[in-house]
Amino acid sequence: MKSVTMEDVARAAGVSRALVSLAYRNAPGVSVKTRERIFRTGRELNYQPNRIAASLASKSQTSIGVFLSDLHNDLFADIFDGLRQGLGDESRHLVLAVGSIDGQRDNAALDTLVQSRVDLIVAAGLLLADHDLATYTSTTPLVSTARVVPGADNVFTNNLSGARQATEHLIGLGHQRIVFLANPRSDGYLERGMGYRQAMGEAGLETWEIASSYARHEAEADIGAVLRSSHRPTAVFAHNDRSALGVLDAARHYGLSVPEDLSVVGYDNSSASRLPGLELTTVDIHARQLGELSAHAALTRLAEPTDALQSISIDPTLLVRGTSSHPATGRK
Amino acid sequence: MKSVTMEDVARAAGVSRALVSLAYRNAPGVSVKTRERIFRTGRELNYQPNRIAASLASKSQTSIGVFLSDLHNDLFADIFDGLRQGLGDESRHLVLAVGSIDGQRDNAALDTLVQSRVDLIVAAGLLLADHDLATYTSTTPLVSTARVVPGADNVFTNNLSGARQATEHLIGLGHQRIVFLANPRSDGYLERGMGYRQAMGEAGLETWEIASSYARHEAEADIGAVLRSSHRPTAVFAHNDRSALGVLDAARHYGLSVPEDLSVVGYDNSSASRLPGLELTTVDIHARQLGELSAHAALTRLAEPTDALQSISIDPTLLVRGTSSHPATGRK
DNA sequence: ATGAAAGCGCTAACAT
DNA sequence: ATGTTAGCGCTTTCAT
Repeated sequence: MKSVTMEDVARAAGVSRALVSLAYRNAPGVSVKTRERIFRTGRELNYQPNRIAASLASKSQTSIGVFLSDLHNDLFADIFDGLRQGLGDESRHLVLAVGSIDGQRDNAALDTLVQSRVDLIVAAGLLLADHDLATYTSTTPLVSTARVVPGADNVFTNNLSGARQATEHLIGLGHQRIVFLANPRSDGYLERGMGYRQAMGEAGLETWEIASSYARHEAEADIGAVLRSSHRPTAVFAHNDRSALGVLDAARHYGLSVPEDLSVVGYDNSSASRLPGLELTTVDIHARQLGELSAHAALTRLAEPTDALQSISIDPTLLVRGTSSHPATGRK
Repeated sequence: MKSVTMEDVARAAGVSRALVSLAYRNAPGVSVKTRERIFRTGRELNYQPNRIAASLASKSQTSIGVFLSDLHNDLFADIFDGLRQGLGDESRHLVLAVGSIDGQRDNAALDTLVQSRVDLIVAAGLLLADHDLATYTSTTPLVSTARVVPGADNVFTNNLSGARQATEHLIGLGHQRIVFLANPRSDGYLERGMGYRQAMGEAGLETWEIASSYARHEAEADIGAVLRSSHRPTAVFAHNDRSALGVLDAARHYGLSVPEDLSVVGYDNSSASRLPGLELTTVDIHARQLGELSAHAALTRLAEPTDALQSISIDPTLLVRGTSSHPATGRK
């Protein structure tokens, strides 16, 4: 499959390569007539410009690398949509790399981006430690979203506030034994736990944290252990919607009704929170907006490489839906 | 951000570029001592090989393009996982491109892959018409999965069989007014409807098809219209799990219990089918396996470019879960 | 408006 | 085992 080169088109159209190059980039300096002829022959030959060669020759300002942590969480699909939109759609070439739920692939994914010499990386949901990220930020400008990374432009929702809102909501409802089903401890994701602890502390309640992972079935197992005890919690605040689903699974397994016997609050407002007939009370991190703002941050950084790093934070919104109510009574 | 080149490493290590190149590709012909020295200085300089330059210089056998239709449907995340695994993980460079739920971006996405001169494209869930795909198959080898494309290697589940199984399941339960909530008509996705019609025909039942889209809320609206009528269907077979969710939404909206008043069957066995407390009866297309088989097909094609096109089909599995039962009585 | 020529950072064939 | 050299298909001055 020998592909058609710019040279082929140039020869067929009877012009130089330079003109074909200009034409295909919509650059000025090509007469209308010539431009048309070039496109016509290009189409006849089914010519597709070679991006590889193009980016080698032109040193940069052409591609943006996008890292998405986990395709199974459609939070990242929302962020991606916002990003695409904010970038003005067609414009730039996006080079994608995807990690995995446990963060094991983050390094490899970022490496491919660097090796593809993207001009900038927009990363959503990085799980790597701040320290491991330093190598990248020193090489390629990084815009991190949904996670704060030192040395990068950051776009995120205020997790401290979100966790406080969620916890205070449960406290306000009258709950006292409120478990926080925590995400794995890693740099940049500590604030949800902090918000929970602050709210509990201020209300004079004892904290009760259970470590868990990002996987639904592990959340189910982790919370299940305490749900069957007589002194079980009356409410669970899960670090994200997916693990909240695991909590709901466990509740069913032990015959507890939600929200009558157990209130459950999630986090993210991903599509997982909207089940037919059972809508999860959750905290909206405004994922799509995060994507859009990341796009703007990226564009700004590209335009002004030496500007000071910026940090854009937006406020989360508590969405009270069907899985939270007064303890015992079941009243909302 | 001037990046470190192979030349820099060569100079610093006191060798030629060729040796550095060989070393980084783990090619034979470099003494152990030299290789070590090269890597050491490479690490010191924080050198990352330039993939762009590498693939320009070496014509091919290095990268595989991956097209995913829609990040919001985690069916594609499953396929992607299987693909990665089947490809042997680290080995090849994957270039990703993502479409959109309505297929509008399919062309642009495929174009970027071609322009990145990938050696082969693995596409999951293409929505483009057969005709529009011809341009691509003539340029780059294509392995299509979850969709049959003429001129490509195909890996898919037998949709005719899956739809028959689903429909026969409902008929066997005693349903007569069974609606098929259809996907948008497009090449390569006609067999689910066919399977439904065959099964209905053989049972002497009248078909009742309602056109819909891939979006949950549209499915809700489309089916909602008939759910409030007195002569409403007793069962709905939705073309995929996401639209089945829309059907469940509509059922709730009109106060119908599932499965007592309405049986619902989905398709795909995506994570959307597993709600806490309400597990969708669905047809498992074995998405992950689809991905793995696509990987093998891709590797085979790359190894034997002139072999005849292959078509690999696997059998779907009906998963009877909680949303289907006898009509009216509610018995399973 | 158009063309000629020098790279971009690698790989690959050929020398040594 | 190691070095030299010629491209890969473009973009980008610089001429004309």
